[in-house]
Amino acid sequence: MAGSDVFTGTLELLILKALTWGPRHGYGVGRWIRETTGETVVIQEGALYPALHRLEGKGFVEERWGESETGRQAKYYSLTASGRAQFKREVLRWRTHTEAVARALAVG
Amino acid sequence: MAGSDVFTGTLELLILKALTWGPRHGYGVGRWIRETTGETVVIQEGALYPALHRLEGKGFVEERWGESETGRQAKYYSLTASGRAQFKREVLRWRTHTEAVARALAVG
DNA sequence: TCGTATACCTAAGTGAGCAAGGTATCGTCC
DNA sequence: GGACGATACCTTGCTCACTTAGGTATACGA
Repeated sequence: MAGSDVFTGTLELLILKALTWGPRHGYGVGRWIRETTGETVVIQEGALYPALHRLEGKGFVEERWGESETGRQAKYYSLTASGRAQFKREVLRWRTHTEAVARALAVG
Repeated sequence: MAGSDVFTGTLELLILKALTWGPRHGYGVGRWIRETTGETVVIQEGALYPALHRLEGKGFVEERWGESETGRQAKYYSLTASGRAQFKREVLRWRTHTEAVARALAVG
């Protein structure tokens, strides 16, 4: 199934969230998501990198080469102003949707 | 975007839920979802009917022709035992996932 | 030097949902 | 009588996020 790990559409939300507290490189974003969700959400690299490039294409993130904690070259992503706005929209959309589903599940 | 209305994978959960309190015809399932989510989740028919057929193919629902409230022929779907078990699994999966995302969003 | 973790990437395939059509019946309103 | 909206079912073609399954390269510890 498309979206067995992630409900499709959640990934970009999580990436944007991961970047709200400063730049991170792609690998770090993946690790952050895995760790903060307690291994519940594990992003495959084949989903992660295309998603980052998508977000960059839409102007929501910017990339810059830098040096990682381990002394390696890594591509750091940071939120743009437009990305911050998008993040807020996505959070709202997520909340609205999950609350609606929760209401439906609570019926009866 | 695929899943602008629904986060992919939520639809089957909602359909199964709609059937937990007795048989319903397809059109009624769509209406039930729209109404109980307060118009937030609106299922396109091009998503609804294929999803019902999918669920039937997996043995989670059974269909039977009957007469609707308006006196028309309609195809009634009801949960099978396997469908009830699947519903429980889907609810668990949904809760686990949404709680994990909520945790991530709450960071910081 | 061999494995593991880090760090990046892509191509091909899957499959759910979207867009946009179609058929038919029934009741209502003009 | 005829038009229209709601009910009730369906399909085909498209898009695109995610999966699967590869690939490259560096750093470090055993």
